[in-house]
This record gives sequence, C-alpha cells and structure tokens, in this order.
Amino acid sequence: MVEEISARKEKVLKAIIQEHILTAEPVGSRTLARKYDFDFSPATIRNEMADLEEMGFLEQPHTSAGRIPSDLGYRFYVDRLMEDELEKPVSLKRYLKELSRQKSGVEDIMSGMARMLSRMVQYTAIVSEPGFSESKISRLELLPVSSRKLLLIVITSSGLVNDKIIQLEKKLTEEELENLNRILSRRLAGRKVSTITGAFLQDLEEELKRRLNYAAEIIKRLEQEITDILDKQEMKIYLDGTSYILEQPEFNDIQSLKKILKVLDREEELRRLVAGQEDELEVKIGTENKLQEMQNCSLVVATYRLQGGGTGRVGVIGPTRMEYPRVISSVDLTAELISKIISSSGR
Amino acid sequence: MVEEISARKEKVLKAIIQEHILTAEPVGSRTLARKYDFDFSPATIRNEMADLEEMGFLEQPHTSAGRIPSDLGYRFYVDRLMEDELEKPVSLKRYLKELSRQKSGVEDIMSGMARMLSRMVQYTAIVSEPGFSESKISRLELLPVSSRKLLLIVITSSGLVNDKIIQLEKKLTEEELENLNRILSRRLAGRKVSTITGAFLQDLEEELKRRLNYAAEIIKRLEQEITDILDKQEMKIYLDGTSYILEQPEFNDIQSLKKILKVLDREEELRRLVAGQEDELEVKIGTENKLQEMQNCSLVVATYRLQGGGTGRVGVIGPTRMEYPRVISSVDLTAELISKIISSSGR
DNA sequence: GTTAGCACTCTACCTTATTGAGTGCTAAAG
DNA sequence: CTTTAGCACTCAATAAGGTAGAGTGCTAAC
Repeated sequence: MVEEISARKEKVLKAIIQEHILTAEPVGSRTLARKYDFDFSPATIRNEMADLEEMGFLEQPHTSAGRIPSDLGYRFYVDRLMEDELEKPVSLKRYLKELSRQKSGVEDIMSGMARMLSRMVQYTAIVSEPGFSESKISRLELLPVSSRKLLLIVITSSGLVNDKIIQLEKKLTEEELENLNRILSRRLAGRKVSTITGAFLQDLEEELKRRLNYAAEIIKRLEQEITDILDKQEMKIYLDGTSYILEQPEFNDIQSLKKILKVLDREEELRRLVAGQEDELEVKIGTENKLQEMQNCSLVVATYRLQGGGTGRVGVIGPTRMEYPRVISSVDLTAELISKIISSSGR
Repeated sequence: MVEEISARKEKVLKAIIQEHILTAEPVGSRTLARKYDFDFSPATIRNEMADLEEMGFLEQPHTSAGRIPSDLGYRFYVDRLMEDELEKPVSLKRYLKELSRQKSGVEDIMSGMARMLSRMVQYTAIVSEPGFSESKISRLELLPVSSRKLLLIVITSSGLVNDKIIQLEKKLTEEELENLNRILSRRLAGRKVSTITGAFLQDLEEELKRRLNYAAEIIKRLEQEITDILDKQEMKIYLDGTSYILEQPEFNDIQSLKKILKVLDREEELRRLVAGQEDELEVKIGTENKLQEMQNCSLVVATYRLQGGGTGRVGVIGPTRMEYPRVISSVDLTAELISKIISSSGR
C-alpha cells in the first residue's frame, strides 16, 4: 500500500471504481476507453489493469470478464482518490428548521433523522440513541402515579428524557416523597452520569438511611432502579430504508440478501456493528468488517455529540460498491444535524 | 359459499390444505392418497378435486400440476375446518412472569411482545402501541428542565407515559408553574382523553386566563402542546421477525420478496394494515387484503385492551400458506398477555 | 358411485451449441 | 523503453433441444 503508484494508474483506478459504482458490472478496457477520453489506448489500460490487479486493487471475476475493485481498491479510493468529489451538501438550515419544528421527543428526532438520511443516500440508515453516561443530569424526579407506583424520570441537560415505572411495597406519603425528591435532587442534579458509581452511591445510601426512616429495602430498591435507568446500555437503534438494499443488483440473489436482512433484523448485531468511539468518521469496507455476513457491504459511521454531553452514532449500510463521496458527506451532515437539533430544542 | 359441501369433500380439502401448508408444493391425488389413508382411491380424489376447483376452493398452477388452495379455500378452512386444531397454548403465567420482571417501560414491553410472538410463530409479528384516546389521565405535569424549557408529562391510568419537551418565550417562576400545574391537574386528572375537546378546552382556557396573568399566547401555546401530545394518533409500530419471511419458499423469487419488504419498511402502510376496531380476531387472507403488494400474504390481527382504557393491535404477517391454527392461537394469547402485563405493572 | 388403466400435458432439468465481451500476448510503431 | 494494433483464446450468459416424471382427465370396467 505504501508502494508508489503512478498518476496514470490512479487515473485508471479511479475511473474503474467510478464506473463500477455506476453500473455494478465488471468494467473492461474497451468501455473505459470509450467513456472516459484518456490519451492512451485500451491496450495501455489493459496493462495498467494487470498491474493494478497484481497490486491488489482490482479483481477479476473470471478470465474473460472486466475488472472490479477489491476492498483494498475501495480503501485506496476512499483514502486518496475521492477527496475532490466530496461535496458539502446543501444548507443544513433548511432541514434543521423543518425537522425541529414538527418533532418533539428525542425518539421522533432519531427516527426522523434515520429516515432523512436513508432517503438522502438511498441506502439503509442507522442511528443509535445517545448513551446517558456522559450526560449531566439536569433533573431527576419521582412522581406518584397510583398508590404504590412511582414514575422515575431523569432528564439530562442535553434534553434526553428517560422514564421508568417502579413499584414499591410500601406507600409513601406526600411528605416522604417530597423529602426523598429533595435529597435526590440535591445529590444528583448537575452530576455527570458516569460519575455516579460505587463510593458515591454508598454515600447517597447512607444519607438516605440517615435522613429518612424507610425500611432499608425500599432504599435499596430505589437505588437499584436509579442505577438501572442510568446504566441502561442498550440504547435503542433506529433503522430506516431497509428496502433500499433490495434495489442493489449485488443482492439480486436470495442468498446474500438473506444474510444481510437477517443481520438487520437483530438489534444486538446492529448495536455491535455501529459501536465504536472513534471521533472521526469511519468507513468500513467489505472484509474490514468483522461480521461475516456483511462482508460485501460497507459501513459509514460517524459519532454525534450532544452539547450537554452524551454521544451516539449515525451510519449508512450499503454494498461495498457504494457511492462513498455522497454517503460520507451525508453521514457527516446528519451527525452534525442531530447534535444541532437536539441541542437547540434543548437549550 | 353457501353451497352444500359433502363430508368427503371437506375431508379432501382439509387434507390438501394441510399438506400444502406443510410442503408449499401443489399437492396431487397420488401423494394425498399415500399420506392420508382415505378409504377411497386417487381417482376419486381427482374427481373431488375437480369439483372443489369448480367451486373455487382450489386452483391449478398448470394442467399437469397438483392443486393448491385458493384464498377462498383458505377462508373455508379458517372458518369451518380447522377448529379442532386450535390449541390453547402453554401457560401464560410463565411468559408473564418472565416478561414483566425485566421490562420496564411500555416500549420495552411492546417490542418484547413483538419479539416473543414472532419467535413463537416463526413469522413476522407486528404490535401497535396503544392509543391514548380511550385512556384516563392519571397525572399530567409540567416540570422545569432549564430556564425556558419545560417537560410535559402525561401518565394514563393504564400506565402509559408520554412526554414532550416544550419551549416557552417567557420564563415561569416556580410559583407560576405550581399554580399552572395545580389547575391543569384538577381539570385534567381522571379525565378520559377523548372527552377533552372543543368546549372543554375553551372552558379550560378561560379559567387559565382568569386565574393566571400570563400573556394569552403562552396559554394558547401550552394548550396547543397539551392537545398535541394527547391527540398523537401516530402510535408507534413495533415489528419483529422480518427475516422469517425470507425462509418462506413462496418468497424465493426476488420480485415478491421486494414487494413485501417494501411494505414492511413503511410505517404508515403497516399502520393502515393493522388498523381496525373489530373486537374479535380478524384473519385477512390474500386478496381479502386491500393492499395490492400483500396479496399473497395473510394477516392475523387481534385487538388488546388495557384495563385503564386504551387499545392497540397485535398481529402476524405471513404467507397465505400460513399455519393458521397455530398463528391464531398465538396472536390471541399475545393480545391477552399484553393487557395483563401492562395492567399488572400499572396497577 | 368408484376405480384401474392409459394417453396426454407440462414443468423442471440437463446437455449442447452459440455468441460476444474481454483478456493476454506478440510484434510493430513511436 | 513505452505505447498500440492485431489476434487467438477464455468463459459466462443465453438459447435450443431433449428427457423424465409427476399429475391430470377420460374411458371403460367393476
């Protein structure tokens, strides 16, 4: 890969990849010469192709077919050849305005963004809900719902809301509840979720025991529920545009189609797929992906960060033969949009 | 359909349908005679088949193939022939316990039930979130989140929670907020959502204006947001087990597969698909379904009702050649389970 | 009314032939 | 030394023919 590669080879490689992305067919020297007017002949192209194949950038489905890019070829394309194709797409503002108006909860925003992204790129889009752990708690409250049922609500400074209904053995009086809320509020508000761990919890438990005279088990239970809701690692995954996969000619045979759709049907797999803390945009091409079933797919994922803390991931799943420039720009844009929308509705 | 049909014809029809459900192949007189030991010969079966075809219960893909059931045939099977196959499946209690323990929010329950159902029947399952309109409001609260941002929370007596962040131009003092909450609570708590309409809202607005001295627009805005959250018709749809469709031999050709998966990718379509107020379990077979793209699918849907009011739908989508007895029992069971779980976690 | 027998039908599948896009190599030209 | 024209060769994809087998409908006998 560190090998030198002549300008002409780059030109040929780029043309092959672009052509293949367009047509999904192996591209031959003749076609290439016809469509792109190079100042050298098909024969020369053939020679270059042979070289590029030896270097690992191209592959030949069979002797008498054209060449298709290898994963390595795409990698080279993404890393070195496509920069000038990247377009900063249209104004964010239009989207921003439109979306932030109608949508209310974080959920709606997430699914809306997944939908928008998939429509934009015409591939499957995936968005993971922001995790709590890096957010600061803005408010935590226990509301009575019925005699022995409380609603535990946590709101983060970035505007995320999470709630859970908990059931207690004992009924709490209004006063008891008020006390409890006061203490919890004082101790937890403004705190980063990830700092709420062992020692701190111990301490909190002490205080609760000291200042309230409930049975120890109730306190234990409450604490359990609170850590539960804060820990919640299984952030929801929003998927949209699954059917775009069906349009891709490489998935015209049932076998590969099945493989992929099965993966998309399993939330845990998806979660693992987009997991990662990389700050910059990642592109996983074909076999770079660990998941066997997805090895003729590519994945473009970015991280979004909310102002109040908390991060999530946005991505696109498509065939290795993906329109990388367009997809990368769009994913980037979407990540930015998500931060902006949530932060603006949350300021 | 009102036509008399001999006991022997019923026997043959039932056998054909069961055999076809099992094998997905056209069934011929020979095979049938071999597998089921009737006290009459293949030739007789052929005669009966010819009759049944004329009556519209069977179809012949081509002259030299066996018969397959028509939609009408399945309909007759579902209505008249399969009763004795219906099994009340295993104890609910086991599921109930398992599910209600881990799951917390309504969301988790819904997606959990969709997953369970699809695993049970090995087809695609669909669950729609309960609508608000028939529920009673148990609690409605505005919580301050940041300077000009409030969290509006509505909890129904059946345990549903819905929240929305709203942004105001003016900052409310703690006291103002408390007043507001008191009035809203008094007026709305215990009320059925569907009764909150024109006149009542007018009245509420009057009271707010009289008792609080905010700008009229803020009151207007609040009211807007409240009706917004209560009206929310677009209840979420949970889908699980999409990939089971891939296992069905009738969808081994890309064309039909595409058609269906495209439908499943559109939430609005799904919503329309399961919509309906029928109280008993509905079975829509093939062309009985209005949606063109789904005309070689069947749909089994039931309604579930929460104790505090509020209803939603549970269903299964599969090929017309579906194991109706098993599916019907399971959908029925699931509907029952959903009511029980939510009601128990919500009591 | 029921059944055995038989000719007939039609798909699924296998085999073979043909076509054409594309290659690699060689040798000539720049 | 690089580029290019020419040409023989390869191989998937398509078409065409040929066979097998499951199944039917009809007729005639029971």
